[in-house]
Amino acid sequence: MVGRVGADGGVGPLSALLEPERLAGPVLDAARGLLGAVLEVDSPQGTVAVTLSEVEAYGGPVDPASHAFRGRTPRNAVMFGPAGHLYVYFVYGMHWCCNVVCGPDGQASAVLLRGGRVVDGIELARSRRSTARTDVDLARGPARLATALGLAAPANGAYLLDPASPIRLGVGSPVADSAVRRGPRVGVAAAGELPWRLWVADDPTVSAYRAGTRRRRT
DNA sequence: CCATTGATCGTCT
DNA sequence: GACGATCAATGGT
Repeated sequence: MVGRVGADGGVGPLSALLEPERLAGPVLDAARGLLGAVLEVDSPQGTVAVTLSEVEAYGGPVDPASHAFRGRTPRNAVMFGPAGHLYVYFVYGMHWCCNVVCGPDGQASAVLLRGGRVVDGIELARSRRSTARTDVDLARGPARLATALGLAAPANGAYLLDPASPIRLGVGSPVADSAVRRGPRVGVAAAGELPWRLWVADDPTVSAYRAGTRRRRT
């Protein structure tokens, strides 16, 4: 059941958007609740925090684009665990991407964190993202967001819902339903028609859309 | 602004 | 052995 996302008045109290039981529910509802949330990461060099402006839902056995679609492997094991943990994976031989694990324990789903605005530790974020031309580019795109926050393999599996955790989620600035937009996921070929990408309208930290590439013919 | 392309390697078939 | 939930550089309009 997926209905309530983006429907006017349908999301319930804003304070409940990031409750653990919400993350454990339908993945699109969890994704909706993550918009406007703050992800804050401590490191020896300092703390960087990002307000999330763009996310994508990936849901278990019904979603052919999900890393968990073909069952559990060493890489996607965290997705099969309880909600509220970080799933970090390596792509294209050089980039890291971060997800928040959602859904009930044993039913793998996750929300990819695709974009956000750096709201704390901006100097540290700039030093990690030296090629960024402007501050809105610091965490605009999933691999950029991971880099700005200093997240890579060691962060895989981290628990996010404890305020004392070095990697933690906070409620941040909840986004009104009227500002939520939906569309197809970026760069996804399988199930490309599913509008499981959610973003904040008119936010410059939302990444550019790119259609999924179909397999080229031989 | 837009389109194209090389980089680079873990993961799964 | 092929491909990917990407990025940055390049070159054109």
